[in-house]
Amino acid sequence: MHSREPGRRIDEMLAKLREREFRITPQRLAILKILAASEGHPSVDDIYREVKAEFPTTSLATVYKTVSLLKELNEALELSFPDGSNRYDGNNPAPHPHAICVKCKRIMDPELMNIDALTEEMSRKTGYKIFYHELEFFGLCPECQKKN
Amino acid sequence: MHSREPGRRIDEMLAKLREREFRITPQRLAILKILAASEGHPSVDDIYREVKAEFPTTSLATVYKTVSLLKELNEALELSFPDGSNRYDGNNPAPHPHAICVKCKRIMDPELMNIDALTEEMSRKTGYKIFYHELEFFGLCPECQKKN
DNA sequence: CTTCATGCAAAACATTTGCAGCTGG
DNA sequence: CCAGCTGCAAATGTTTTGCATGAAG
Repeated sequence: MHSREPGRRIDEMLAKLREREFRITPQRLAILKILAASEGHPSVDDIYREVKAEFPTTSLATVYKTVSLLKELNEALELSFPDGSNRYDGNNPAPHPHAICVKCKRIMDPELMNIDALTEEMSRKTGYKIFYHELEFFGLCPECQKKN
Repeated sequence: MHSREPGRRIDEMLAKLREREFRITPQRLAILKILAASEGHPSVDDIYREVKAEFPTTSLATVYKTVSLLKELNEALELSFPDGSNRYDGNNPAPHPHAICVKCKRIMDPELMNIDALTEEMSRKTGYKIFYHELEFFGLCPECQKKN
């Protein structure tokens, strides 16, 4: 939908790491590649399994550490699922709405209008200074609707 | 803000339990009272500590079981926090937006306009059949803004 | 070289589960 | 009575942490 070219996205991430003087290790590079390219909102464990294919000695702890580093640098977006598991979007790290299928877990990321207006309304009504938001819609995707 | 009278709210919950033929035990009643009355979006552990004051033999597992039962009956709303902890709103169990202070965790629940329109737009753009949503804004509450 | 990152295993949490015994309706 | 609920403790799943070793800059 609004995915940029993978190569460009990974360069942004690398630039941010260098700028903040974090080291570029082979493990980090492998994780960045997956996050930059993935359209599928992988979980930490998904990433772990994929990284191990390319770089077998990588540990789960390293994946966790890298993913939270990217989260802090605003280069990855964390989706916290109701079941406790988290998923990550490294392709489009700005907050954006998701539609999540409660059955097959498929996620779509369409652009919606008026989110800024909503944020402004929230800020005005509460006095909060708002930094980011999470907006998730839960339901059945078209395929799972048919199967019922 | 939009809190109903606590007695009435608890009666709604009890009616739903009876209707579905779930038993009304003292432990459940104590938990319902807390959820129906609380304005503060308590965590399971908050509820557990409060229940034990009134009914000391209650176990954590029972609180978990009761809270998930109420969630399934649509009599309690679950807020999944990014840090993994969950909080519950038994006072207003329909999905509604929250403003959450990242520093002191204070939560406000103002009414926002246009959420239905947004849901409709999401449904139209994705083909998903949408059941519920989560909308959380994260930022600094007025008090914590002053303290900085 | 020096500092930071990695990998491993253990720890820390939050939540779930199995099951014997209790109890609400 | 007896199906369903409770309490306990053990199991599970996810994320974090401490620390010795290794490698990036």
